[in-house]
Amino acid sequence: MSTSRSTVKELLNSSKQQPQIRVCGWVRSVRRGKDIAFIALNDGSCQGSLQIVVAASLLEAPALTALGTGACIAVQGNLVPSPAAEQSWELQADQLELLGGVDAAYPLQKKRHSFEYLRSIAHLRPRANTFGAVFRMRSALAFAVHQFFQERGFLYVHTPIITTNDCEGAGEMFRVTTLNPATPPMIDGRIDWAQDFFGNRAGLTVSGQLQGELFAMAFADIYTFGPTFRAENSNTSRHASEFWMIEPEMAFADLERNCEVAEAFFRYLVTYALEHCRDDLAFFNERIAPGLIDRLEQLVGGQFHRVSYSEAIRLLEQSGRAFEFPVAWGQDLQSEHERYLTEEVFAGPIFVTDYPQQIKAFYMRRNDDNKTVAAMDLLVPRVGEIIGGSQREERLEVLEQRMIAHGIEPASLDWYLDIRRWGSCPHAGFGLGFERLLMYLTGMENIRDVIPFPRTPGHARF
RNA sequence: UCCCUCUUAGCUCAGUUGGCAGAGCAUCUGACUGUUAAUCAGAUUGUCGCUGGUUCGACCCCAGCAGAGGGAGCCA
Repeated sequence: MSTSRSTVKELLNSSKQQPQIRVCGWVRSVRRGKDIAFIALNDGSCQGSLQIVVAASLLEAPALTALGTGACIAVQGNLVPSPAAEQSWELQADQLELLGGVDAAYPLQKKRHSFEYLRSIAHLRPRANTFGAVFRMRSALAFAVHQFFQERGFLYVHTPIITTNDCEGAGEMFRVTTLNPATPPMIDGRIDWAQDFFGNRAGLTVSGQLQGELFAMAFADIYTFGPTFRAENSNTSRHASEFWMIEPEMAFADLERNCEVAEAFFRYLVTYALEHCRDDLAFFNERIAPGLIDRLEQLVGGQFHRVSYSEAIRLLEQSGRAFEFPVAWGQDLQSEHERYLTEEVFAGPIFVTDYPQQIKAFYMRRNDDNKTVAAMDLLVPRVGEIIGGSQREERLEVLEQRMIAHGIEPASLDWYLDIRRWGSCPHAGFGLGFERLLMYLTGMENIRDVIPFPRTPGHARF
């Protein structure tokens, strides 16, 4: 048998007959007739499967008894036009080799499984149609993220995974230590972190933003794209303990510029998906989220609305709606409020800007009203908050005041303050949750189903 | 962490106002000259989540525990 391999995608898109083609993949279904059998073969290269046509007698070999749904095979034969309506090409096989057989215990069947069940077999679920589509789109969109920023001259910076900042204000950190948990060194009745590996309390990053700002003060436009860790005990369909985040940071940019870039970025990613992931989107549109493609096309052609936090509060107060949580200026917007705004009032993506300073992080730039900060959240229907960002406080004295007001010791972030001390400038940035983007693009409703091997409280198997 | 719901065959799910445990799919056997998650006929498949309680009798009612899902908070 030949050693070169054609992919199913190449063959399904072939423009001509091809003799003696070799193709390898996993069996989706076997349909046996008296004289002839059909095998649907998928190799992950695309949504579709290649129809293998094989003489029934060829399958009767003893070595092929374990050929069923899930088996891995290599096939050689001629690619010819298919006489049937469902596909234009099929492979007339003359050699078939079983690389890895299956037995009756194979958990994936040629039928629909629940996502909950598939999560319990996360090592096998990439072979399911839905997850093939999810992870092909995840790969494509990761590439699109880099392409957007590289086309615009942004520098890709790898910010650290391990950090000793204990005050980023973005959530609980996972502790990183080499101390023996049974007998840690003690000082004054508390653990002596000075004796730990890094000479300080260390943890996994909850955001690359602070280091991103440092690089923006040298390269002007930068972005990060990497894993992020939150040790929050969050049990929702849109939170994970380990997720991927994209965080651009731009010198010489204000909140307005920040929103412009965020909007262009989001539009670019949706457009990229529509142009490059057509087959997988068609699958989601048909099987997972009817109307998905229409919604994505409307978003690309439609408007991103802007509304200040204060205006949002007014809209909510005037809505006449009985919300579970009361609406009051100074209180953070609840999920039900955000959903009402993005799904009903504007029926599309909206930026909510200029939040009260007491409900936002210390590094967000204080507005001239001395009450609000130059923050922005991008809310989208069905997913909610997908981007959060702000113009950063570039004034040293104001930043120190805000840190103290937030209970953060300025000396603990002296390096962060230094860039305000020397050569400071206005700058802004935001964070996009990559998985939330994928949820929006695919219509998948649980973040655990757009991450290859999800980590959530109590779950780090696989 | 809080609130609600769920847990029955390998998978998806019915079910009994407390009285012999059910279907479809999968699997196996057979039929079928080109199928499309093929179709048709037959067969196999159970710790009814776990522990205890009530009862002549519990899959069903009660309590505790475990796991899962949805919602909330935190946020991306």
